[in-house]
Amino acid sequence: MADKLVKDITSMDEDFAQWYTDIVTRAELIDYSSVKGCMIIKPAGYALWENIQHELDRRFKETGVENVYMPLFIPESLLQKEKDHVEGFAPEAAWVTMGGSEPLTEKLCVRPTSETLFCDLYKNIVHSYRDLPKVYNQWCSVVRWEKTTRPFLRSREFLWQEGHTIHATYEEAEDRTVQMLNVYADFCKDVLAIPTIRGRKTDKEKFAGAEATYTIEAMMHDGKALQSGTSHNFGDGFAKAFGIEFTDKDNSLHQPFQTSWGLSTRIIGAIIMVHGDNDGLVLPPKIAPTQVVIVPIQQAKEGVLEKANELAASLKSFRVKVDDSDRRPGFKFSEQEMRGFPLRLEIGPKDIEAGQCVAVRRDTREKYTVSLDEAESFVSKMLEEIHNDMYKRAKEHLDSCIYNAVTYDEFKETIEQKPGFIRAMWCGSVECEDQIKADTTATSRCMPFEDQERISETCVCCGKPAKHLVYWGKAY
RNA sequence: CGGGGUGUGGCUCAGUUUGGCUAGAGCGCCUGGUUUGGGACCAGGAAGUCGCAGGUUCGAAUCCUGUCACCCCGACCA
Repeated sequence: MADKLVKDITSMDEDFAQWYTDIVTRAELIDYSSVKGCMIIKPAGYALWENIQHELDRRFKETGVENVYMPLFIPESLLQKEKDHVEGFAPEAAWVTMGGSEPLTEKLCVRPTSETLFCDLYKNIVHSYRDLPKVYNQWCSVVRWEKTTRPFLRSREFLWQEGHTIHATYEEAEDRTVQMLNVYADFCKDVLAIPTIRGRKTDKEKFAGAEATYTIEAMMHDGKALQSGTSHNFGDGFAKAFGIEFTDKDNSLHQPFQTSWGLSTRIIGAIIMVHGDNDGLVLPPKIAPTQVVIVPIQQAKEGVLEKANELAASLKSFRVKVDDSDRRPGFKFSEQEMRGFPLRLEIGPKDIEAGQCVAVRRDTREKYTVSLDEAESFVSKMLEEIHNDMYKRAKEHLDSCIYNAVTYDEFKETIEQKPGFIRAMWCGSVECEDQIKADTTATSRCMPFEDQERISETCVCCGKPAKHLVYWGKAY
């Protein structure tokens, strides 16, 4: 292994969990706060989230989504209307019981998700087929009182968006559910350079109250899965529980159909664990807060800083920063690499004389000599190339860590020895899922949309006739 | 919630076994100077109620009791 350029960061092969924590804090994405599980998102981390928001929000609106904002509190009585839903969320609900010094007559749940609030709204505003569909989304934070917490991956308060839609027909709701899952998958590929596997969750893993949950599963560098976005089809279950009805064209009453879909700051954990290396973060160019950092060499010399600033000005169409801090170049290089800036341009007296600069890409550390006249087109091409190469490497890693298992022995041996996903047939029973989890700690990740081939006729666990191909794996 | 571990300047830790004098080191930070193409060097400086609360003792970072927080493993986590 090459020498680590950055001390202070634990090697990922040595201790992946510690590596993750080191990166998150050293790259100044977050700080821990005085409340366990609640993180302070610092400028470098929040800028990432803002860029994610911009990109996703634009894509949402292209499909007709409108943004709203719902209250932070859910009255207990409202939360309890859908039985599966309340059972799913009760263990991690946080409650407000006092207003000032007076106990509240009804305690208020700090939203863990807002299905019930949207249902309450839709009950009031949906009466006619003319009122449908409603395609709403909100950007907010939610609270889930987790016992084990980790920055971005599982925090007690986290930022996300939650879309909630309501439709006249089941087909329309189903289309929307799949459509939004595809928005997530495309976003991960085209913006974050993260390949994902799209599929359907088993009943055991699906959302509390949903008829079907669709997911995109990404693979981290250590072979573990991260559920990176979900989309739920509720059928008319919530509508029935909340008494939402509309009059259709034929003058008869119907229950409408609903969906919800969400993507959270957890995705930042995926960016770190898919692309990062032993020197720190590697940010996908499209969401990197700084895409190009310019390092003046011998900046005290006449004309160097001016030239660096000129170069920055010629690259206005990108997010550019000139690092004119009072540090030595070597320090800046390491620091910037740790922070994951995709491209670095070095410019010093020798370069200025030759009318050029030196470019170094973060992902491969390859160096290029670039004429100052062509800097803009070079940067444009290079950022594109970095994105493509990052996706390609992540895809190769994903593909190379997927195994098939036909027998249970094969399955157990693979899980134990090879990090990654296992494709195996499943009978459809929760007993087998529980058994597999108990034996291996692996869980069903999804029943994939793409490659539902029958690799055998029997369930990998119980040997009964198989119904589905399932991706299994250890997950965050 | 069960098992294990750790709490000492901003960070990483030494010191605790066997109580004792003014609590140390490295990194970081600040000032001045020399430097600057892969984490510079010299000189000086600031910064700690030893997690918290009781107790034992002439004397506690060190021993005892309680408590809190964090980390790891498990359980749990749509």
